[in-house]
Amino acid sequence: MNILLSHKSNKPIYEQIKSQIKNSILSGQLIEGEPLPSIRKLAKDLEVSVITTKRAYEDLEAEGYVTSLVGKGTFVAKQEVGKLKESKIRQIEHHLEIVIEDAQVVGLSLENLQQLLKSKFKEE
Amino acid sequence: MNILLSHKSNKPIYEQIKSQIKNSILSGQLIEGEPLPSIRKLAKDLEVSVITTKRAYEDLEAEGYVTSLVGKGTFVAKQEVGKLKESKIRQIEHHLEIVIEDAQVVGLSLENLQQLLKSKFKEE
DNA sequence: ACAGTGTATATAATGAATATACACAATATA
DNA sequence: TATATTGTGTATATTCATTATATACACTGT
Repeated sequence: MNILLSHKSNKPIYEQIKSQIKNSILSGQLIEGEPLPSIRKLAKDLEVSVITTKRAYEDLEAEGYVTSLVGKGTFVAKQEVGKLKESKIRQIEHHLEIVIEDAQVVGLSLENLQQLLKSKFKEE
Repeated sequence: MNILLSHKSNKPIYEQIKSQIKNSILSGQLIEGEPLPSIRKLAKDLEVSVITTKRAYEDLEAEGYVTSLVGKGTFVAKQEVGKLKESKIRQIEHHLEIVIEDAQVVGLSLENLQQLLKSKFKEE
C-alpha cells in the first residue's frame, strides 16, 4: 500500500484514500482477502486523523470493496472485478464527455483531441 | 445568457455560474463590453440568493473576465481571448491525463481510448 | 424621488477533519 | 488457565472552513 496525499488538492483526503485503494484493487495490486493497513497505522503514515482513514474504509465497505472486522482488521472483499471495471470505464467515458464539451467551446476538432491524447499517452 | 443549474451536482452553485459564463465568453457568445444580467435578475431567474450570483461575478472580476460598476452593471471585460483559450486547453490536457491514468488502471490501450473518444464525439 | 445597479456585514447550514473514549480480538506471559 | 497488553474497528461530540443566505447599505441614471 503506497498512498500519496496532496494537501493542496481540492479533493477531500478521504476521497483521495478511497480512489487510490480502489485503483489498487482494480489493477490487481491488492487481491481478495489481503489485509489493508489498519486505520491507525495508515493515519499515522499519512499524518492524518484516525477518523479520516476510518471514513475512507467505511465508504469502501459500503461500496463493497472491503470488509472490516472489529479487532482483526480490514480486508479486500471478494468481488467480481468485471463489475468494478465497468464502473471505472463509465467514469472514463464521463470524463471524455466533459473533455469533448470543453473542446467544442474552444474550437478543437476531433483530430485535435486525438492528437493531444496520443501525445499525452506517450508521455507516460 | 442561458445558465443551467444542477442542484444535485457536487459543484457549488457559484462555480457552475462562473464556468458557464467563462465558456460563453470563450465561445464568443458573449463579446467585449456586453452587459451581463444584473446579479438580482440572475438570482431571480436561477431561484438563488443575490449573494451567490454576486460571489460568481466577484470571482469572475478577480480573474479578469468581467468588470463591475456600481449602479451600472457588470460587463464583459476586454481581454485576449487567446490567453483564455490557452488556460482552457491546459484544463483539457489535465482531464486527458486523468483519463489516461484511469485507462492504465483498467487496462485500456491508446487505441481503445481513441475509439471511445471517436464514438463519444459523434454522439454530440 | 425612484427604480435600477453593485457592495458589505452578520448568520445559518453543510461537510470535512479532528480528539477522545469505547468495544472487541489476538497474543504474550505469569 | 487466567489476565494484562496491544492491536484492531466503532461511536460521540466538537472544531473549522465553505457554501449559501437575509438584510441593510451605497451609487447611477432617469
